[in-house]
Amino acid sequence: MVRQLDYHDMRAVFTRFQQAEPEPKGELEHVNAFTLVVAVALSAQATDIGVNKATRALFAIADTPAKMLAIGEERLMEYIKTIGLYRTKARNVIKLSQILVDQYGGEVPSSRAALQSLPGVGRKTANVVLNMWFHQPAQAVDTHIFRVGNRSGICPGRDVDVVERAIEDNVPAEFQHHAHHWLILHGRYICVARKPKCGICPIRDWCLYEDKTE
DNA sequence: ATCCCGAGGG
DNA sequence: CCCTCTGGAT
Repeated sequence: MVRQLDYHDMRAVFTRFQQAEPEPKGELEHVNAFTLVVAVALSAQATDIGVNKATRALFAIADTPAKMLAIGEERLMEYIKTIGLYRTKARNVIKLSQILVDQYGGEVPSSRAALQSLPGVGRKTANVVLNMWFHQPAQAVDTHIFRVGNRSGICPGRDVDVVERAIEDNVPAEFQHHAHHWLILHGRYICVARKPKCGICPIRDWCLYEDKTE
C-alpha cells in the first residue's frame, strides 16, 4: 500500500517550497539549447558540480553541434574525462551533434520523440529539456526526485514512470512547472540519500518518512 | 539485470 | 573502504 499525500498536504508542501525559492533554477551551466542538452546528458550518474567544472572549458570553445564535431571525440574525451561514464558520453555527444547538423539544421528539436531519438538522450533528459527550454509540462524524474517522492509521499512509485505520473496527477497545477527543481534542490540539500536532514526540513510536518535517528 | 566510470563525501 | 551523483542502452 503506497501512501500518497492528500491534496491539502500537497498544497502546504509546495507552498513551503515556493516561499523558500520562488523561482528555482537548475544548477547545470549552459548557454543555449544545445549546451543544455549536452550538460544534462553528461550529468547522468554525476554531480552538477563536476559537470560544470568540465563544461565550463568545453562550452567556451564548443557551444554548437558544428563546433563540437570540429573538436572530435578524442579531444572531447579529454575535456570530460573527470566525469563518470566519459567514454560512452563522448561517443554519444559526437553522434548527437552529427544528427543535429544533418537532420535538424544544427538546432535542438522541440518534440519528445526527436529528442529521445538522439543517442544518450532518454526520457529523463528529454523531459528536462522540454521543461527548462521549451517550457512544456514535462516531469523529469531523477535519482533525487525518485528518493524524495517515495520517502515523503509527495510522488511515490515503484519506478520512475509511476513517479512521473504521480507528479502530473497530484501536484497542484500552479506548482507543476517548478516542481522539478524544487524536488531536486530539496533532495540535494535536505532530503539527502544517506542521512536526511529532517532536523532542518521545511516540510517535515507533512512528510511520511519515519526518521528513527532523531 | 548489467555495464559504463571518475570525483567527492563519510 | 563504501555510497552517491539531475541515466541510457543493451
